[in-house]
Amino acid sequence: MGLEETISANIKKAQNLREQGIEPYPIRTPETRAIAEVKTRFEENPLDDVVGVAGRLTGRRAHGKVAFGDIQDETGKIQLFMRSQEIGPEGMDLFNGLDLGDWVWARGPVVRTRRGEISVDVRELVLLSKSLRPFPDKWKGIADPEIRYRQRYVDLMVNPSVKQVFRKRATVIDSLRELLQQRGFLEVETPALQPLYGGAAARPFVTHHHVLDSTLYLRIALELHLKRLLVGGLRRVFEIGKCFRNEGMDRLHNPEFTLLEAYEAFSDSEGMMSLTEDLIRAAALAACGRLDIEYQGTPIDLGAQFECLSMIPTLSERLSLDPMTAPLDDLAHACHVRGVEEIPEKADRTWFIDRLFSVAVEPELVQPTFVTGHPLDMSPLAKSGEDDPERASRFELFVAGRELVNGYSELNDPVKQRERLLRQRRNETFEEHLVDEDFLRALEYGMPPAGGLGLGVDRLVMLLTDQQSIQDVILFPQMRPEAEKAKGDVPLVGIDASALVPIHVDQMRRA
RNA sequence: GGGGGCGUAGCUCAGUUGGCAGAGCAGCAGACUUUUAAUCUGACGGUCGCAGGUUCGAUUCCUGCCGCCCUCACCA
Repeated sequence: MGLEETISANIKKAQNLREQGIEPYPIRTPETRAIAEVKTRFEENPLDDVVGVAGRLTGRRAHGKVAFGDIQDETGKIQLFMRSQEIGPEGMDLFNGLDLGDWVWARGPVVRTRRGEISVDVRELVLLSKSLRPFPDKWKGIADPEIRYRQRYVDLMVNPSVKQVFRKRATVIDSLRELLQQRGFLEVETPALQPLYGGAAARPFVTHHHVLDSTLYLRIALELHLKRLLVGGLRRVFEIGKCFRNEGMDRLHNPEFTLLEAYEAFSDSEGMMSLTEDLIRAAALAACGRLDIEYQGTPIDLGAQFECLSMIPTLSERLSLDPMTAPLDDLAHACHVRGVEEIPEKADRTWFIDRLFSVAVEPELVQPTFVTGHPLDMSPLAKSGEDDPERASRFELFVAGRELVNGYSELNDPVKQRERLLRQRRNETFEEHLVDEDFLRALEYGMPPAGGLGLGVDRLVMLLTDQQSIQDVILFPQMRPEAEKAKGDVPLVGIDASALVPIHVDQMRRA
């Protein structure tokens, strides 16, 4: 039977049940216990406990007058033991008419079958929700990454490890939030829709507000609003939120991603480095229960003192030339040697340093490593360092060859800030990037000296769940829209299309 | 955007050096009173991603397109 036939056959099954007085999509679920809890309780104390459980049917083994089924809820799986003598022929018929994927509720004493499987000896069976689509292969599950990402619900129902990843994701975020709150950071929410974007160099998503008749952008970073709050007198603030960058997608980049940014008045880059270590360790302990973890087969020790490298001397040593003084031709040559094919017209010293560092040094920063002392014009929102005015008081944390955290002593001199933003603006290649005058106005009221950090939450989750693609830690990663005639899609089977009244766009808007 | 790989039944995958399209699971019909990837019997299920081209004949070869994955580029 093909897909369409299967679906219409299942719609018919549901109709038949209705005719027999069985509602295939009832409102109420009788009292239900978590499957994992039922099993552990039985193991501790195998009383003849009668329980109600609810879950999705994931397996069925029928033997005539006896049958077995597996149901699965979020906590685990338990076997249903169906006996004609207990539940009657109608009960057996109902059970045998179920499809894998159906949600059911069952009640009965918990028992152990002859083969030792903890089971519910079913005395009452209720269909909770009829599934119309065929259930994926019970043994192999879903392997096609396209289905896994586009139809995460299917991935989740058959691939148990996926659920684990997203549980850990929640644990990681909880632990970050908890630690910051313990330290007196106030969690805030700032606008995601903004008339101006800033705080990073990235191309924004652009949208339009009808009533205001104005262009709005989705934020590319949280920074500029959080700093306004420091101006307002909030001493410690943080936000965990989605940011949006209209750039390429790959295993480390999704157009929308989750950023944690935290700002602390009277702190600085060094204070933020220490906070970074604490955050990473708290998250690791919460998610993995340990600090010595493994990522893609490589042991990573988050417990040891994080190494600290100065960007320019490290690069200089690696290239055997001083990137701050060497002729640009030499830097271009170094790029070619390392397989960097294209060098843009606009490439200046900063570009070369950034690029060379990322190809020559970053991949080797496997153990947690702070990189400090970035060139100042790579860091327009950071203060310059005390020793060298051309270097920023800034750090980036790399783990497993990737940037995880970026932080600095926040620039609070409004005059310098304006200068640096204007200089930055001249370098912009894409659209006109307006300077955020309100941000500068805020600084002009006086922002206390402060440290700030930004942490890529998705990447941290990747590290702690040992996933190699950002798509594996985002429930619904961005994909190209499905074609009109989508894979596995079928027309409205079993539905009288004439009953569907078209709705006007105007009406939808009002709704 | 460049390069590489992949796309076959609802799912997981074989296969065709160009000649009637295959399996397991699921689904359908039946048998079965302790199974757990149950077993057994039977029938069904395909626009071989889409569109062109070459050919007596294309799922197979060629071109273009679509989608996914990898990689490079872009990306503070």
